[in-house]
Amino acid sequence: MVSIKDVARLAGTSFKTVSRVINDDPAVREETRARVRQAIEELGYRPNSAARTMRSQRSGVIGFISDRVTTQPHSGDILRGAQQVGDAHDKVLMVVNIDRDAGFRHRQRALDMLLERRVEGLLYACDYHREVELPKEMGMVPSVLANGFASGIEVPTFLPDEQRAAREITRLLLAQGHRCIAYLGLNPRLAAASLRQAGYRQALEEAGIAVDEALMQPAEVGVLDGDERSTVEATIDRLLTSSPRPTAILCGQDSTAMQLYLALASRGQCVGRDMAVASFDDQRPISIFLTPGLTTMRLPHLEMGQQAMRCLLSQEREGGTTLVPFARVERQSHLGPGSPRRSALSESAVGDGP
Amino acid sequence: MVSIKDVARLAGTSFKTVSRVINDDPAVREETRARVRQAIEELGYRPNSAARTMRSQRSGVIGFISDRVTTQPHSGDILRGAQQVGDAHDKVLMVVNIDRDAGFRHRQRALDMLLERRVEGLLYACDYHREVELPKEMGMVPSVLANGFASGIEVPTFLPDEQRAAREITRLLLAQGHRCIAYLGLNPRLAAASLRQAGYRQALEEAGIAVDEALMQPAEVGVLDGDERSTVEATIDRLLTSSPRPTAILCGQDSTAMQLYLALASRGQCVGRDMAVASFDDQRPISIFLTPGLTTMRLPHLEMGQQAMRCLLSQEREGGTTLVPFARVERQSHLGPGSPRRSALSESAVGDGP
DNA sequence: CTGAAAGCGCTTACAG
DNA sequence: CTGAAAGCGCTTACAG
Repeated sequence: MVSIKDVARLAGTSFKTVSRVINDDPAVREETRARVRQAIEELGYRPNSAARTMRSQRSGVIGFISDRVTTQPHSGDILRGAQQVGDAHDKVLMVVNIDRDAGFRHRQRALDMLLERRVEGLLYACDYHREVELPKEMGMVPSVLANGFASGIEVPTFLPDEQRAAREITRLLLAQGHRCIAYLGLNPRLAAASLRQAGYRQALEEAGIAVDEALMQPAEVGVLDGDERSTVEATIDRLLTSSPRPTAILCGQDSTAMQLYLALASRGQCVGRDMAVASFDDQRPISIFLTPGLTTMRLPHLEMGQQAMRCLLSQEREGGTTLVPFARVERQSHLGPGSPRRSALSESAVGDGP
Repeated sequence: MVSIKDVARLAGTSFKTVSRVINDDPAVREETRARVRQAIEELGYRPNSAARTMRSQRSGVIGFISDRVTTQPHSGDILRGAQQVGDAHDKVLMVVNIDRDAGFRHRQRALDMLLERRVEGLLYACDYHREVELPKEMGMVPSVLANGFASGIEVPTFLPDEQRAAREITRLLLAQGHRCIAYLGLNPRLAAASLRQAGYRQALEEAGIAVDEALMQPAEVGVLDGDERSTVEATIDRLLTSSPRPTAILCGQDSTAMQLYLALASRGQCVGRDMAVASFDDQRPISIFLTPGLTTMRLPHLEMGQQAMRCLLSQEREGGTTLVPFARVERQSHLGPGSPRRSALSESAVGDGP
């Protein structure tokens, strides 16, 4: 491999001057600089980052601890967001998987490796909103947590603002003129379940509408466990025959909405005409390929990744939990019986938030 | 930071002996080893990988170049697979994004960084099966390509075996007794489109069934372009009224199957009873949450990642293209009118392949 | 089985 | 504006 000394020899300077050029030190004559640049080009020289790291004591590496973020669709966007911000700060990500089923040995080795690489920070990312047990190593270097919450170590935490999202989407349905809105909830084991339900309740109460417990149907099964089936089929008939009959149904997640479309279709009902439907997550391709397109609250994976990384790289990493807003994605499904063809709230997305 | 010398001092040996212990050199007396181990423990010493890299000239880092693999659902499994194999070989992945919309400067900087880190190899992974233009840097270190094919540089390439998958799933439908099987194709711009269609044709021909062009419906639009809609609604009626009427429909991908379920339901037809359906990709949660569960060929993302990485780390990296088999995932949708309740081909998955 | 010397490729701190 | 010296924390190659 060609080193700084080879470049110096060719450029006819000391190797220290080459170092200055590499590091954009202004204290080099323009002519010298040009000669060095040319020599670098000619030799195809590339600085050795291991040497720089050793001498400068800064690795430029951030450890990204992935708890299944590449498995769960879309949560990989946390990585994307972190990467975007890292790039802008000349930091690179070293990614390791710490899956719950990966075994303790594996987990420990991955962390050891990160620390031996002298990472300047650690970002722990979860596949979905849930409680996690953070590795003790996160107490040893600057650390942040995205899409999960921890009880042991205290680190800045970035979570999707479930309740606000639920309130917003419910208000959208209310603004369409719906007064009787059912809610097909999530598996109660999920952290998002109670928060989304709370937002739904809140919006109804603010609108002066009494919450009808009969319209809050039992949570589905099977979100976490592979092949189990959910219960839309079992509850849809109860909903359609209840009185007053709901004109809109809010689903806890897009896959539930998909099942609902199907259940309605097989009963001769058409979403967006006979029944308004809205949901959470914006899981593509479901939300796009459903007809009509599904109106849903997009999970802010990208934004959580960006904000967590920004926090990690900033000097004053203040602790506490930051709730990151969802983006509202309006397609056609929220239009329903007797509602105007256009939304009263006309902005189509919330944006990136604070 | 505590160094090898601090450990040596505490253990009462030379720092060279500490180095031996770290590297599991057998030529150390057991008692000495124990003393050193204890000192390491006490001081919380961790070897500095930058120093090791510099002296040994081996970084232990593999560069993972991601072309949107975290965006497209499930293709992130390529990363997972690569990571599993890397872990087993004590290699760590440095992940960079080279998205097509990320700009040349960005792309170049990411590659520079990887080379400055002295990566021992490069793995380029695509979000979906397509042609890519490989960065020239991939000619400078050992490199492999997963889920895409390149024309410029020649590197070992790992691709999903689309045609074989199509042949297999079509044969499954034939084994169910179906003689009239329609095919709802992919967007012809996709590399998988013609390969899957060829496999479908091949299986029919092998079964002595003439391919009815009318049953190969126009490819859908919208696979690549966000909000465009596909054409299932436009073609389904033609299919249902054609004579002979198909008893099974093979879909180019799971999202098409989802639309088909919906179109059939709204026409009073029930998948798995009135019509058999099968598909490709195994995109969760679609394939799981559809009722009945979707029988589909799972894309071998994980396996491509594993095999590409294995190839990269092996000594004799023979070139050429390796076709990685899909896994057959049998659920209930392929059962159809008049078919036996159990598959004639009874193995439920193909396995990991060669 | 153990150790003293040299050096990997840079940056730091100091001189000129 | 430029350079000579020292040293980051290890491993390599050689001795004993």
